[in-house]
Amino acid sequence: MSVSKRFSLVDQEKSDQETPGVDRGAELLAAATSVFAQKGFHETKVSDIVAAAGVAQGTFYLYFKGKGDVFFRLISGCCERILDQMHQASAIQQQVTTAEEARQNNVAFLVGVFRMLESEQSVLKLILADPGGIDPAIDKMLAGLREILVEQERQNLQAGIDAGYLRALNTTIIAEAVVGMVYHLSFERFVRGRDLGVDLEKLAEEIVSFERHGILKPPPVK
Amino acid sequence: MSVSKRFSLVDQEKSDQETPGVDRGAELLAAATSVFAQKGFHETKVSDIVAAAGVAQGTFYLYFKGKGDVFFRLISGCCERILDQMHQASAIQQQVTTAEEARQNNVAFLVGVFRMLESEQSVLKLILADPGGIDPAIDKMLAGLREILVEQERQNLQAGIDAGYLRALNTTIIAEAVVGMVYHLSFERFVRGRDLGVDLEKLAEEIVSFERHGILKPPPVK
Amino acid sequence: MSVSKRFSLVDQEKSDQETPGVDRGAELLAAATSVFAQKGFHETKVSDIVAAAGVAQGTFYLYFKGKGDVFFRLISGCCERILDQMHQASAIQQQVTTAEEARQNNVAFLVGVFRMLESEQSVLKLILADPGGIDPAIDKMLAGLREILVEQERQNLQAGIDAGYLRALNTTIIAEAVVGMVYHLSFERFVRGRDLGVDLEKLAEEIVSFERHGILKPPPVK
Amino acid sequence: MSVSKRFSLVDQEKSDQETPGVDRGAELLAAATSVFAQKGFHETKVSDIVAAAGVAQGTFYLYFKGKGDVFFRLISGCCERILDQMHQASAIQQQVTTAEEARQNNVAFLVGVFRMLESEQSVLKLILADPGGIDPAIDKMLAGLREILVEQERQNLQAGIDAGYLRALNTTIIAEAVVGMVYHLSFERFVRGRDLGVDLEKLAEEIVSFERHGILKPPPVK
DNA sequence: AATGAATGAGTATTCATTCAT
DNA sequence: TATGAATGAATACTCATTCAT
Repeated sequence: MSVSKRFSLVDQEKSDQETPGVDRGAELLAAATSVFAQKGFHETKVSDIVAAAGVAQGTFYLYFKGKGDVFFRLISGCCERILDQMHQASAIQQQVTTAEEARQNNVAFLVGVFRMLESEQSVLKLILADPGGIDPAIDKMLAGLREILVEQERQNLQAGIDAGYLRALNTTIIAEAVVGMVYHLSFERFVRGRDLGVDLEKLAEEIVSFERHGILKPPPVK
Repeated sequence: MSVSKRFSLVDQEKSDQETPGVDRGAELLAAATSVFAQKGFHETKVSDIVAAAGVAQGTFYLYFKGKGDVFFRLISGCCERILDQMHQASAIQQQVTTAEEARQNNVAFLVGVFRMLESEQSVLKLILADPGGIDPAIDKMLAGLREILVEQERQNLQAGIDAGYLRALNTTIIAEAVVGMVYHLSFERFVRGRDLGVDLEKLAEEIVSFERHGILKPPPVK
Repeated sequence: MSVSKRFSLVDQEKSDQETPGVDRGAELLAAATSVFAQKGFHETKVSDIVAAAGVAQGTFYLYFKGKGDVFFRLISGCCERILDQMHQASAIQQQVTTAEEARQNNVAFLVGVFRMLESEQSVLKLILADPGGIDPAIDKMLAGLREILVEQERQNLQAGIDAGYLRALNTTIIAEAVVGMVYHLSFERFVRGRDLGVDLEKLAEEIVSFERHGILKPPPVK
Repeated sequence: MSVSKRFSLVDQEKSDQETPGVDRGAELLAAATSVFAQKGFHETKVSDIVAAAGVAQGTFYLYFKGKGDVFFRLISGCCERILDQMHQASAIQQQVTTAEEARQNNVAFLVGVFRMLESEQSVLKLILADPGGIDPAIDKMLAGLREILVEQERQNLQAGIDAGYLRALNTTIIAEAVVGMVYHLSFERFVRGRDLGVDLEKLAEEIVSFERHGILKPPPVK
């Protein structure tokens, strides 16, 4: 079968036979994401998921080991995508030199992060409102994600200090603080759905501005 | 208990039959706090709580409507204490005039907040890792608490802008950001137990400094 | 309570308060025995047992860890009783001297064994038709029981050989053979309910006679 | 198999597309025997059997009505072979005249039985540890097999009594006893794998000797 | 004949809550 | 008040069987 397929130049399978266009596993994962986002882990029954996916109970267990398994795959998939995007975005950030460039880059980076989180809305809800205790592996993964983000921010800060354009601050604390801000604002915006009166770009600019200059009015320059 | 009873010459309590002065409700609430903090809401069984309190299963229902009820009272009690402390602390903050006084006040306020949160550690865990979906009333309460804190911060910022010592910033966003920072750092410190390398005072100073001046090195003053 | 009870000379509890005459655990065990005997382990549902006992599903789990647990207790209880009875019966057997006494003792012992097994009918069915694979602990216990019985028989045979009234035979094999006979006849009689046309005493006599003299007609004594 | 195909000059099978001469049904039955012997009926999943046979789940149902069906065919096949062998063996037994010939014949017969059971080891396990309750038809068949064996033994005994070389014994009981011995020893040897310290011939001789003379030392012949 | 994805009935077990004592 | 035995609704998961391809 696969041989004949390999050498045939035409008639490339109409519908791939085995899977006539549908991927039950993906369907179930999508259904699960939606239901989990609506009801949370504990209130979600496997029967809810299969009902949403339009398949029988048993089908679920062909693709997942159990309720915890779907949840784990959901979270881990999202975490991976977040880290991927993060790496891509920060790769760009490294190549700047001037302060204004840095600012613009910060803004662009933050906008990128926000856009990505926006696209992960439903899983984000589950990640940020991490109940804990569902699966130690999930807790570890989320803690790991947070640590990576914080550490990346810390290194950025340290690089700025070394480069001389950031003041001597406690990078550990400030990195945590910055990540805290972003987590919180993302939660408000994407999970609770509050738009905070501005679009994503303006939001990012305001955050970056705050991060860079603080809240005090600058002393009048003569 | 039995000792004091044996040797007491007078009838100390009207009803010293079963409860010689102890408040079963408070005992149960304390036991519940401890167990919830350890295992989270869903993993905690009513049987765990009564076992920790040393009473019978049925006794629990003499003091609480159910598992959700204890949890609610736990959270709401803590929220009330937080708001109380917050009000007391901010009352003081209003009476300052100079910028340096304001800074010191901010630090003192934040230290006060941290100390209080420290004393609420066990419940804080439950509040910050808001599971959601347990009880709409709890969600509303926690959302309300957050809103109050944000609104207070927003008003403070607005007052600073009006008074002329804060720059024109989006108070809505920055208030959220500030609360996010504090939430996150509190979570790291009190729930996850990371000391971040500094004591509470230093932590507060670093935060306030960041909040006020941002991360950029100030331009050299001539 | 226990104090007042200890010292009160009269009014010894009408119905012992806590347990007004009923022992749910025992009731459930009895119900389980009956249902298991009828349907076997795998065909017996916990719901059958609780229905037979007239209690709710949950009640079952107050007294047993699960379906396997009741079964184990059933079997192990019966095994213990069998061994107890066996020990008592064989204690008597040791004290004989003449061959005829030995014969009578053998018969009496066998009758005792049969009577006991008769009283354990329902569990016997489960023991003899040991499905295996339900619980390794049960398999081990039943294997152990069989080994004890065989070993006891083997020692009896050896004693007879040493004493000179038994011929030199392979005690290991014959002990197994004897236990096999008894197992099989017990199964036929008590599990399958065939009376084999004789009462228990006659059955025992026939067995003992066979065991002692075999099937051959003795050579005519001149 | 594949060898014969490779070198065959003619088209041996009409449909050598998928099944080049193999009997899927037999393959499945063999696989089932192996798995059932290892795990027992209830612990064996159809998926285990098809995995062992290397075919798809659905293929199983082309050859068997269901899980119970394979089991039944397994047992019934074995029972038939046992009865066949039994008949052949006993046919020979009928033609003897002297007592010593009879003894030798008994031994030879028993050895034959043991050898056959040895070759049926895996199914024997399932037959002897008759779970009961799987399928009434199986229970009936096994009961029938046992009855046939017992009845045959009973007739042998009766013939011996009639011929005058066996003493007057209760043929019903002794036949059961003898079958019980053989069942039990076969179980120990072939199912539990204990060799009892002797080879099959010696085992048979010991059994026959016991059966004929019992355990008592014969009175000294003058 | 062969496949294997899909099915869904069947069941053990948990645990919040009640209530007679 | 306090007890704790009893309740039973609720649910995850298994696996024999089917059937479209």
